[in-house]
Amino acid sequence: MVRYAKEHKEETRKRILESAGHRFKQDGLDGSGIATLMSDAGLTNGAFYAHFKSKDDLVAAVLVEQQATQVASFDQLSPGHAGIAELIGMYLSPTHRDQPQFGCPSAALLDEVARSSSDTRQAYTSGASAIFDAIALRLAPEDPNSIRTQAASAFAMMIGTIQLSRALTDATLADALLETTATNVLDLLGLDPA
Amino acid sequence: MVRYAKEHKEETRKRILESAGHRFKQDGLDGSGIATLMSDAGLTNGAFYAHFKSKDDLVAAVLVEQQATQVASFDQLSPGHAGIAELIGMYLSPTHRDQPQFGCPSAALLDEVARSSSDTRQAYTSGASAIFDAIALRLAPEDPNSIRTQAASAFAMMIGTIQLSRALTDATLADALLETTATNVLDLLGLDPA
DNA sequence: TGTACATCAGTGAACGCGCGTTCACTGATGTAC
DNA sequence: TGTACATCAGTGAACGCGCGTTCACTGATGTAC
Repeated sequence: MVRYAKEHKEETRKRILESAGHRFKQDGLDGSGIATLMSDAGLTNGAFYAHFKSKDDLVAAVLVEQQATQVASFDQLSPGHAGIAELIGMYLSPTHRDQPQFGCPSAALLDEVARSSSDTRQAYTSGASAIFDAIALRLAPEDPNSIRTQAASAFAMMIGTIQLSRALTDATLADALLETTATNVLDLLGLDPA
Repeated sequence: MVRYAKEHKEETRKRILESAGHRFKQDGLDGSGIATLMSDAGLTNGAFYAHFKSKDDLVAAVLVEQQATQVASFDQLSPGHAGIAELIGMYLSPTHRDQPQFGCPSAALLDEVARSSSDTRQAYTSGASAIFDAIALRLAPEDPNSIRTQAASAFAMMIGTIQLSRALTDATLADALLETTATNVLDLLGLDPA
């Protein structure tokens, strides 16, 4: 009855989500067309609608996938507070700034997300919540809710800093900005700049 | 010899810059077409190229104009540190968040600016520098350069916070985020949350 | 083992539309005499 | 004062192109017997 392995289509969908994530973060949501997105995944434009209802549907799915990947990557960090300091250092690094296609979807796309459909913003919000929770859990394992908004604020600060550092053509200022915000965020969260 | 008052064309250009500022901040750079931008200014598409070399040229000019307006608006604030506290309160207000078309161009467009041409990013950078300088001059009138990067960092934090607050569909969290970052930025700059 | 068949992921051409840009033209303007 | 004229800001149709989306079709797959 099953003509194809049941994983086949799901794997293709995952492949589209992955490559679309890179493309969106590099060229923007409006800047990435369906034909290009499908070509990135080794497919042609027509196959798109077998996997997604619309481009907006893809955007929402990509954001969820990207944010889930971010949350999962927290497991690679050192345990406890030290891991958060590592996260801040990596997030606010020149490497992250200079490679948006491999980086944080919020840093690359947040103002476009803010102009997106309600469905897309809702998908983004649940992914963002998971990120805030993951940060809060490390900062205050005994009472994460108390510090959730602080986690969101620290995340917002880092997003704005990467965006500004990417936009500035003054490399010296752009680099200094990353370091200054790193110090500031560590300070705000009560972490030693170890 | 002069058939039209010499101010006429310049006034039209200013009008285009103003309305394009609103439109860009509302619909994004990619999301705003030439025909719409000109119609907003009460003109037709063909007249565009009498005023600007290209859409990218308009974008750069709009960013410069918008940032100059921001710097000029600092004169409305109370003198000294108190004015900076006012600025932070207004910037991180629900009103600003909910009216992007009248608000900060960086909050509305920064990730699109980061993907724009080198010319546009250069124009953006000089406008941003003027903003950092204006903030630094109020924070440390005797030695503004010492605190310029701190000013840039605080500005980046506020940009990221507005963007995140605009994207989140959880209104309670979005509001709490604004207040938390306001407290944090006041704290970092050594200002009393008066 | 070999053939006919149902399935369905993916193809590729086509749809109407809006994009950024170009350009021949219009018509109001103020000047010249 | 009246008419011919040069100027030029703005018009609006057209250009090729890429957009998001639709759809009739292809062809590889694994099943049935």
